[in-house]
Amino acid sequence: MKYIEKLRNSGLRPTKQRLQICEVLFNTERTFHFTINDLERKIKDKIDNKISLATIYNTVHAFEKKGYLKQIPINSNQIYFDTNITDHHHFYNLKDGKLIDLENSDVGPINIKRKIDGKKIKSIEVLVKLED
Amino acid sequence: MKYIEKLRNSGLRPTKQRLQICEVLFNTERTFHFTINDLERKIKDKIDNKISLATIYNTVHAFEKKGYLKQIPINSNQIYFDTNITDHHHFYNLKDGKLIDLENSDVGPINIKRKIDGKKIKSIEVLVKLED
DNA sequence: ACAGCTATTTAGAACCATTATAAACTGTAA
DNA sequence: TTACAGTTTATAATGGTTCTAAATAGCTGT
Repeated sequence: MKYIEKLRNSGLRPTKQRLQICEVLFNTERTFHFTINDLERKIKDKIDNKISLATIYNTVHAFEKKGYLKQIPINSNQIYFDTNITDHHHFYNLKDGKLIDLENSDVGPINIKRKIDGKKIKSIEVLVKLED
Repeated sequence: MKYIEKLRNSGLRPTKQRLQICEVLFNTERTFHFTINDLERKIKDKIDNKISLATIYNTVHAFEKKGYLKQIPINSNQIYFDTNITDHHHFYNLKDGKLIDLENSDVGPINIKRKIDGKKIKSIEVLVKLED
């Protein structure tokens, strides 16, 4: 299994549930955005056994902490995650709530002129809201 | 009262509760960020009567819809609002969860090169996460 | 292969911010 | 002042997320 080493190297035991969630999240042609609810449905569709909702939450948080997933900063009643962990931004379609990736090259370089003492920039995330 | 006309002009009846919330939100030297919980405490401190939590929610949403408040796009268990409705961005201190305004002039112009058919850009919001 | 230990999974309960409800109240226009 | 739509209110309901504690599974040393 291709994800066993990845998990072990992160200090996560490669359990059956985690490996199955890896398949759903990472064994795809394209990266994608999802909520826990979306992921729960995808898992139900793809695998025959059941994975508890608590495990899905635990795993997603573990993967996020290890840097295999990113949260998308957006106000919604649910948290949106992204399997695309490269540096990039998002369009947010206000009409239907859909997110679209904006590659870093689609956005000119962002120059933050102000500095905060003793702090360094961890990430810069741009949300571009779209309307009709 | 200075807020009566403002409310009437927006089609909102200038009720006692709304006027008092206006005082707390807008009769200040500086703009600020708040959650509903923060606002509830501020109101308790500043006025002697009680305003129902439901009214605080209703009013904040009404003001947001009218453009007197903005939500700050950030993942948190609570929604953050901003009384600064000018075009600007935010630093987000991961250590303590505090937000700091970044004036538009503190950020170089942002050039979104990609277009989405039939959509126009409503806003561009940048969140700069800070770590030690 | 087994024992023993810790990490993980699980169902269900708990939590808590937010929204819905429906009855009482209030601003406003005639 | 009346009538009506808009507001406020306490409280219940909702729903995403986290907690709990018991059962299970991966791992290490023997």
